[in-house]
Amino acid sequence: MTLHHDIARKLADAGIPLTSQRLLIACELFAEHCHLSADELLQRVGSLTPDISRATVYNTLKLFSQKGLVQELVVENGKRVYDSNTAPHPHCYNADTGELTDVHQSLQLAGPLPELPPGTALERVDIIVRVRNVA
Amino acid sequence: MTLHHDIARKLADAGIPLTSQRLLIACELFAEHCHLSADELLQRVGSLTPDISRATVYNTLKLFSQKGLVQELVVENGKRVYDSNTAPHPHCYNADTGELTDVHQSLQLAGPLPELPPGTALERVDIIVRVRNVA
DNA sequence: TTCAGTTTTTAGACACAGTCTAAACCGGAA
DNA sequence: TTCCGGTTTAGACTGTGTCTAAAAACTGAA
Ligand SMILES: [Mn+2]
Ligand SMILES: [Mn+2]
Ligand SMILES: [Zn+2]
Ligand SMILES: [Zn+2]
Repeated sequence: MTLHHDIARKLADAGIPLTSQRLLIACELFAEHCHLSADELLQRVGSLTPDISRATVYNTLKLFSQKGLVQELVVENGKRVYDSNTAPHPHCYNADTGELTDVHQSLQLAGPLPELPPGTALERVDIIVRVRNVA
Repeated sequence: MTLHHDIARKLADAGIPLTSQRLLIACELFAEHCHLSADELLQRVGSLTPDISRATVYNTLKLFSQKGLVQELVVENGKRVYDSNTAPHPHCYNADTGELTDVHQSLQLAGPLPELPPGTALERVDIIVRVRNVA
């Protein structure tokens, strides 16, 4: 109940008109901190009724990302992942399992950022701790 | 001349039998520090004679990566990039142009690494400075 | 309520990077 | 020469994401 209202307000604040599809997708994304690919999300909402089309899931995720509601991550090829936590935080990626988890300790960079190429502005700094299963 | 000999030795040291295709690909990769996708590399060697098949380019890049001769990077979806510099070093990614450059200043992490998930070992830490063109 | 104009959703075709397979090819040893 | 393992190859195939054009759902004015 309140969850739906919170999410509706969240979308409104971002200037996104509310639709039933967007509400369902947002519910899945914001119920808990998660890292979901478009197809994983599609599968989740697909088990609900009525189904939401694939195009809408992709469009909505891109829209949410552009409006700053989710963070788009790319850590392995052929899969884009959306992070419902938009605060800057490092990630841990298991190259064997593909599992992507948060690093709750804040990894700061020592020293200043490098000089950026001329004509560019900083967007963010991605830090990914890559691990492998021990043999 | 010596370049070919240097590269031949490099492959031999890594335990990779020499073939004409591997030599051509390695020449393109190791002549200068570069970040190449499989298709970019395919295009380069494709302008030579004789052509090298797409499958061989993909197989060879994966082999070189497994043997530690190049570093596989993923910063945007739908394109894997191979870095001929295997030393750990941060990168700068322009999200507007797709350009990937090296950060020559070494960005160290302040403080210790986080505790890794049980049963895993550190592979490496990727640091990517994402920038955008200013309007 | 009607109706026109706009936005959103949708199915399906499409593009593209990467993988897989099975056959051809090659080079060295017997 | 023949044999045999490793290598290369064309082409089919997969999976993720994009595009398009039409249907559907809104919106606001008449
Ligand atoms: Mn369903
Ligand atoms: Mn050619
Ligand atoms: Zn996260
Ligand atoms: Zn580099």
